[in-house]
Amino acid sequence: MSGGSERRGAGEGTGGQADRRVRADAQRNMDALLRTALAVFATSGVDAPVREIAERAGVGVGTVYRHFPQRSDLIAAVFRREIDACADAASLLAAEYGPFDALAQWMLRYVDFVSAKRGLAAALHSGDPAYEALPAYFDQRLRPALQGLFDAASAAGAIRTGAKPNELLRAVASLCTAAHDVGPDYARSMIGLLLDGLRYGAAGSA
Amino acid sequence: MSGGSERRGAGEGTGGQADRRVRADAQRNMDALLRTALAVFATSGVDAPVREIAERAGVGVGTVYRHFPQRSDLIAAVFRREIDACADAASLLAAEYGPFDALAQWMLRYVDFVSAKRGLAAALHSGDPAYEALPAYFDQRLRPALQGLFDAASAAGAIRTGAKPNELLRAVASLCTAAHDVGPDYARSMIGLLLDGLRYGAAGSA
DNA sequence: ACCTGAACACCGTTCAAGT
DNA sequence: ACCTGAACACCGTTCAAGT
Repeated sequence: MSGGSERRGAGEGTGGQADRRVRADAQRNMDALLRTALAVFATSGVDAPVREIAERAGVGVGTVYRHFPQRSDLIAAVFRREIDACADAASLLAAEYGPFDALAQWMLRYVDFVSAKRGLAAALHSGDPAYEALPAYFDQRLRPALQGLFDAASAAGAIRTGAKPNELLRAVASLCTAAHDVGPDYARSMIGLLLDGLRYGAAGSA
Repeated sequence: MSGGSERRGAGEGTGGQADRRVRADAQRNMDALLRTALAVFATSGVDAPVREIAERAGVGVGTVYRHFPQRSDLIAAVFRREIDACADAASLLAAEYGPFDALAQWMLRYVDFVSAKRGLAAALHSGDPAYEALPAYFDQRLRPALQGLFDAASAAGAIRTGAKPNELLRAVASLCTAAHDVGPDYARSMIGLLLDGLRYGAAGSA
């Protein structure tokens, strides 16, 4: 449910609470680094110099390379974090809103995610091995998230059943990339149509 | 019909045959540069160092930057050249083959073009102004080329009419990008299906 | 006119030295 | 254990000097 894959070595004999593997400052650096990188990538693009990110995060470049041996590893880590945040938003929204609204809100959240990550998406096709596992991770985290919202909404009778989450994710993603050429808000209005189409009472046959 | 837009200054009073604007060695350098760049991009990708291209072409880096103020200008020029070559192939094939076969051959030629230029296609979305005019040029040259083959084929009764060239170009392009993930030859076999669908006698309704 | 290549600025990455 | 930042290698781009 929470963020995800913190590395814990397997096979620990020394049980107990003094099990913290990373020093507090290291953890703090790591967090600052990822947060700063996200912000810098958003403003300057993914080609922003590592030095600039390190400086703004208040760490030395060496620290960046300690955590992320390659530039692309940092980019991939930021991307994973955003996937996590988007997936986690599903349960938060499900707790706050009714079944249909939670679904609708999450779709908008997903649109923001995809739109903001266009630069990264381009990097995905670069062949860099650092990005290899990302598509699978994307699926692994986002599909169940949407599936949960779907199940809740159709159990409540708010939408008709049978919609495939991964198809919808892909469709929205391609709408968003097309939207960049057309104009803003285009994607959002298309999502509105999609949601109306899912809703019970709409004339849906094909 | 031929390659394209060699720059000729407007307004020449000094008529005559001694009108050559570029020195012979400059022209030779230019050609070598574009040919070499094409080859280097194909093997090492579009991120290949300018120095390497200059060296292999037998010119100084300064010469590269004289012709192409930015790295991206060189890439764009290579791309334009390939568009020209692909467009020009249409009339060549039309002269050599019958109407339907010329169309079929050209589609394969176009598949090669799109497949080989995947790296460049990714660069197109980078926002670099050097690439701004390329999509329009793509359309301007390739659409008439395919339209000519279409017209000839449907005049000969070989295909049914009404197919939109630009739609077909886009469809094939997206097939090719998808093909990269699936495997080679996938695009070619899909093109085969498309052509069969165009052919008269096939059961086509939807 | 056009070409060359040393020189400059900048960026990814490493590693000896610190705490 | 983890951090720092000078140092190295490399790449885009410029420009004084050549022909």
